[in-house]
Parts: sequence; C-alpha cells; structure tokens
Amino acid sequence: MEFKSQESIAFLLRQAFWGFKGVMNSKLKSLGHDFSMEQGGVLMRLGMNDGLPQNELAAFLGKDKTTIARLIDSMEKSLLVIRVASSVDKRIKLVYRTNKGKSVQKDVHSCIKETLGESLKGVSYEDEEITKKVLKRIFDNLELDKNDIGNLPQC
Amino acid sequence: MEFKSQESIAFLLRQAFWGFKGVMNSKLKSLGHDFSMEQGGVLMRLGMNDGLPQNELAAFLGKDKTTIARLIDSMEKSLLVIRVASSVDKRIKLVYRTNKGKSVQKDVHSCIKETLGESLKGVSYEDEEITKKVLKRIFDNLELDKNDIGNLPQC
DNA sequence: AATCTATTTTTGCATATGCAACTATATGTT
DNA sequence: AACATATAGTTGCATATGCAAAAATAGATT
Repeated sequence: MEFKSQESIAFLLRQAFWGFKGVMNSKLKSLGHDFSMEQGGVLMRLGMNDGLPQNELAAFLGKDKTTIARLIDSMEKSLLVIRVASSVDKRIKLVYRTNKGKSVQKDVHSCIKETLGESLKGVSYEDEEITKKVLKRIFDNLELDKNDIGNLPQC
Repeated sequence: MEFKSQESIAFLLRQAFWGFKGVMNSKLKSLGHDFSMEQGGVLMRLGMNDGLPQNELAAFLGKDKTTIARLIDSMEKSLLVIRVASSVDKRIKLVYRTNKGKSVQKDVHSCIKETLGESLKGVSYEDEEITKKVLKRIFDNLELDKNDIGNLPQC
C-alpha cells in the first residue's frame, strides 16, 4: 500500500497555510505595510485585549516566547506597540498597541477578511464548519502529544 | 458584528500547521535527526521521483526557489542528497537522494504516518475527506489570486 | 554569428522561528 | 532572613523563508 504524501492532510495543510500567508503578505505589502501576517496576528490579538504579557501572546499564537519577544522588538521599533512593565510584577511586560498600531490593525483586519473570502470561494458553510472542527481537533490532539514528550512512541 | 480571528479558518489553519510541524520536528529529533520537516518533505518528494530539478521541487512544495536552493545546500552538506548537472541543459541541477537519504526518508515516512494518526484521532473518515477537499480548494483559490497580482483588490 | 529574451540557479539582504542557556524577579520552605 | 524553586523575558545560535538582483545557460530572431 503506497503512501502518497501529497494527498495527506499534513501536506494539504502546509500548502493551504503557506498559500494563505503568501497572499496576506502580498496584500499587506500592496497597502504599504512592510511587516508580515505574524505581526498582524499580534495586533489582532491585542485588539481583543490590549496590554497582554508576551507570555500570553505566545500561548495564544502558538509560538515560542523568543519568537514573540523578537516580534515585539521589531513592532516596537516600527512604533506599532509599546512594552510597559507591570507594576505588580516587574518580570512581566505588558504589550499595548499604539495609535498607529490600532490604525494598522484595521488594515490587517480587512486583509484577513478579504483573503478569507477569496480562499473559501465555492466552499459550503457546512464544509467550512466541518473543516474548522477537524483543524481544532488536530491541534488539540497534537498539543496532548507534545505534553507526552519524554515517552515519545518509537516512530 | 464582531470578527473573532481565533475562530477563523486562517487562525485554525496556522495552529494546526505549526502544531504538526512542531510534533514532527520533536519526533525527528528524538530519532537523532537534526533536520526539520521541510528537509523531510524534499526526501519524500524525491522518493516518488528521484532526480528532480530544484525548480520542480519548489513548485511541488509551494516554496520559493531560493528556499529550496538553500534547503538543498544543507541537505547536500549532511550528505542526504547530491546535485547533478543535467547533461542536456547545464542550467538544470538534478537532485538525487544518497543512500543515506533513502534510509533517512524511511524514518521521515514513519514519522509522518505516526503524527498523522495521532492528529486525526477521533476524526471520521468522511470529515477527513471533506477537510482535504476544502484545504485543496483554499490552496487553488489562493493560487489563482496570486496570479492576479498587479490588480490586487483594495483590501 | 550576434543579439535579445527566457529559464534555472545562486547571492545579498531581511524577517520569522525555536532550542538552550541566561538574567531578573517572585514565591515558597526552612 | 536565607535558600531553593518557579516564572517572564532576553540573548546566542541555528534553520527556514522570500524578494530583488545577479550569473549562467538555452533558445529564438535578425
């Protein structure tokens, strides 16, 4: 029985993800923004709750804390966000959008919505919901897996 | 009407993709391999057709040609593949797996299958098929989009 | 044959990513 | 209070990624 990697969910997942990211970045660039989708993700998250610790941004976005730290570094340089040390716990740095950040976030928002619309052309509502459910499930299953580390099954 | 980015396909796609990649990389590392899923993808593709130009590898994997060039650089250094200039067209460099590459590819194959199995636990066959169909559709829609570049809609 | 054009790969530069090790601060135990 | 442990963030290092521009070769037109 042959395994065709290009037909597996893993492969399709990667194609779809990189496709989405590429189109988003093009759109952002055509709007004059020189940052990528990832910085947009930070802005969107802060749009729901401004002033989060880097910690929580990392957890929410599913990225390493170092990745977030450096993302915030560049975003601070381009004046999209600022870091404010928490008064109750000096280890914590809270990240806030600047006014510029808030304005740019609106562009990001529009780009996401537009790209989503284009990417889902011809996909029924039901199929979209099923896909969301499956993607969530995949993520949850894999997260469980990560916590098992130490007794990784021999693969 | 509020847009919750963390419930959009875009967000879930990214979570699932990075989750998959992270688990794959852990597994590969625990097997003593110090390369990532991406190099595994090259090996898997060459497993179907050995001796492809970098060109086609890039197209198949949905990556930029420079990404592939440097991926092949490191894989050549670690003796997983070799580049052979085509005799009919000297611009083209055909990429072949070494014996080591062929052997390592088997590990990659097992890791993919195992990770796939774990990630899809509790997902019905039908839902998996629908998800595949939707992911393919998303990719196709976005590819069309890319070719439209030049008259990107204002987002 | 010479020149223009297209194609394949490489180089220069910039961002994003994560592991391991580190610093600084907070909390808990004795 | 002193020490150990935990947590938040940063730094060093390595890989992966892609755009723009260059180099090398092939093919086409004159």
